[in-house]
Amino acid sequence: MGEKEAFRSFLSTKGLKSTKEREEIWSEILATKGHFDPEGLFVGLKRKGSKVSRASVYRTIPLLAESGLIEEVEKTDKRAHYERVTPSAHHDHMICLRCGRVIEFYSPDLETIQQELCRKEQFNGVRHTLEILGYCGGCTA
Amino acid sequence: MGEKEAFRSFLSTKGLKSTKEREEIWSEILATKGHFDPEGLFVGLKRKGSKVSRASVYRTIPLLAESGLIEEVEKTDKRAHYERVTPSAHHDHMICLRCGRVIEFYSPDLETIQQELCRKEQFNGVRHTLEILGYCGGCTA
DNA sequence: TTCATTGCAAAAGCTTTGCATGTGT
DNA sequence: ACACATGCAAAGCTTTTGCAATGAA
Repeated sequence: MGEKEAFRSFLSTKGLKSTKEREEIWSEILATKGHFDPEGLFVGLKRKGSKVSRASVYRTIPLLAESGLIEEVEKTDKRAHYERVTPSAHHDHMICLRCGRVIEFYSPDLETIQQELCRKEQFNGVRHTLEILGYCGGCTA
Repeated sequence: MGEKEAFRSFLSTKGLKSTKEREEIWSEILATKGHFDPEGLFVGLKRKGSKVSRASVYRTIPLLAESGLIEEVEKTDKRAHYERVTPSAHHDHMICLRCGRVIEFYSPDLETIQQELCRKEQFNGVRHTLEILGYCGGCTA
């Protein structure tokens, strides 16, 4: 199932409607690589001539998050940041404190250990966020 | 060196002043267990008869963060959350999506693997945050 | 037709800041 | 004395919301 339909299907399941605005917002996200934030989406859409309002952007994001298609990544900054979820490619982040560069990585071992830890705490984990903060190669040199 | 002096020392090193307000705020944090947020600190101090202003609380927190005595933990909520840093007791969090309960845990294996990953990416990690979101025992049952 | 959705603008909520006053060093 | 710090209130920003109009099903 395409990503486009995935959202439509989610909406219809919840008895919600598929609208031009929601489609545009989701498309804008799909066309964005990496992280995004509400204001960025809004500006991007405006630039493309879209007439969506900030309110719709802010109202659509929670829906996408609820559907699992996007996920909140970090809030180090003032505004919330999200990224698209690609189930087969879960990854964590290393964030450079100097240049802001984000390195994505994935480690099966990390996942396994976490599952064990959850079991030990009788915690039913559904997702996680791991951010390693430090300095990237270029900024260390 | 006591935690109290640690902050004073940091301030003096930076050419900043040790004031009654800063002492009160840092003490309030030391007296708090677990996470805290700006508003909570302010209310707590007020209740104790302190005359610090919100502005001072907001101005002191970045200093403590810069000194490494506290660290930002999560911003899932609307307000920023922090926690005191106790170097010898680093830990990560499992956060219940239903009741908000926070389980702190620590895994040496997790730390080790992260170090390896950093080396592989030529990343000089200084700290990390791992949050596992899901449902705690009570909320799963 | 019906009820969700939209845009707008106002409201909210958290955090920051300008300024006059106060205070460590 | 000289910077730096404080409190207050105003300003800033991001996000949310009430309401009348609009639109999908």
